[in-house]
Amino acid sequence: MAKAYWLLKSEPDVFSIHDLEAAPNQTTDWGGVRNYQARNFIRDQMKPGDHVLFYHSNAEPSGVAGVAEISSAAYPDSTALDATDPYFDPKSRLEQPTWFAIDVRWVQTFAEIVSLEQLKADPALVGMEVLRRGSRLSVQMVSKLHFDRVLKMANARRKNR
DNA sequence: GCCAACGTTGGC
DNA sequence: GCCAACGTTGGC
Repeated sequence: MAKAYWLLKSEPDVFSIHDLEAAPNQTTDWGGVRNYQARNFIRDQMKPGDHVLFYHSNAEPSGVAGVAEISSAAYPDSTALDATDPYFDPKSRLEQPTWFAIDVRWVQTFAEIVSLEQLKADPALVGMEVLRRGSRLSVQMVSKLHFDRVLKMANARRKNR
């Protein structure tokens, strides 16, 4: 089956693309997602090998910071099951978990952030979810066209320097 | 720090 | 089932 393309948001003050690159096995468990639409993406649609745009939100500048890939199937989010965890959700049970996590592995850190401003300015990216006003979903589906375009923007900037 | 845009909660 | 209140996200 064809690989799918995603955008994952993270606040770099909390967890950045550099943190992912420096993590053991350059991999982290992507947990703590508490939105049903995002949960459904994680649980039902993400597959190992799927491509990920790693997006820095609440950042200076905000934008796509690099590329990662999904490296596991979905599994119950342990942070929801641990009563001492800030993401604990008493409604979630191990036998019937409400929330799911997935492993994300680092692939590439862009030489420079492809900023939200640049993304907005590119006519080829019209319709991209992250550019929608009020778009708050932390897990978003991205078209292959848009994914490739962002990669191209990141590489073009490098060559032009 | 402001505030628009949401998603969730809870009273009814 | 409606919807106002509230909390959160995230750009600016």
